[in-house]
Amino acid sequence: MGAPCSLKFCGDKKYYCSVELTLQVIGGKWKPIIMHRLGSEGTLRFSEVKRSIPNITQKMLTQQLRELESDGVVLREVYPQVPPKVEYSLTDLGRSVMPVIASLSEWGTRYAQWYAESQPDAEAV
Amino acid sequence: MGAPCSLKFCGDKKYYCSVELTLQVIGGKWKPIIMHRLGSEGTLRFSEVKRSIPNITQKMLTQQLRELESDGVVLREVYPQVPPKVEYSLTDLGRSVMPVIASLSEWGTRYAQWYAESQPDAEAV
DNA sequence: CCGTATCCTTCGGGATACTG
DNA sequence: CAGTATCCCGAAGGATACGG
Repeated sequence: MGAPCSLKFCGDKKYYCSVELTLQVIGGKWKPIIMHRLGSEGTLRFSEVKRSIPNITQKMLTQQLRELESDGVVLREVYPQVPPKVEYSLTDLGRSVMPVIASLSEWGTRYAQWYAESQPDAEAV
Repeated sequence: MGAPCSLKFCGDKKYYCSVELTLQVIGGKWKPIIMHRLGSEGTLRFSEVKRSIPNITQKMLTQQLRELESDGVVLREVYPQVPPKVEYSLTDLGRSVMPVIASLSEWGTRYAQWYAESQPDAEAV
């Protein structure tokens, strides 16, 4: 099972919990979605990722991709040409998170079903 | 694997991603830790949970426990006596999240090791 | 013992405009 | 095409004090 709250260090920040550390890398509103896209599509250009995620702004996508890159889970390849071309893909480490994201996804689906059953008055769509 | 981004409803809030929904329930700074405590210890009084989690404030613990309760993963039992006694434990649904938290924890541990190896200059403690 | 109530700070996220 | 640069807002988290 692993100790969820042993002391870890990463950069100059202290993490007292491995779960917190994981969530720091793959948590937030966009990172799981981005990683799922790259995990299922393989390699994508910036604009392709953007198009595949409606609602995300250019700023957030750039920001999140850079963080994922500096955390070692995403590879960023720049082609020095004009117009610019930048491709993103998962690293080996990045691919190793996919099962974790899958388990988060599965439980969310189960939870939504449980919720719908236990709150039968909340049916409106 | 499950579709990570199908449309879900929960209360009056819309979730376009099951991962986001899961993180809404068990994410944040304290919830995974709280659930791990209850998962491994069984039933605990408020003060016991608090004592087992250094640094958490009474306000945050109360708040997070109430949210976990209203999300159906934690059971809260009040004993009408003085001084007050309140016990917390996981529900069946709550126990079903434990593997998810475990997988988050495991990956965090692996990541910390990977990080230490790839950044051999960041050793200071 | 188990909370509430206030007030305050920080940070994730976003709208919009501009650039090589 | 693939970004920066600003400015802004709301939510998460926290310190402190008080209450049944």
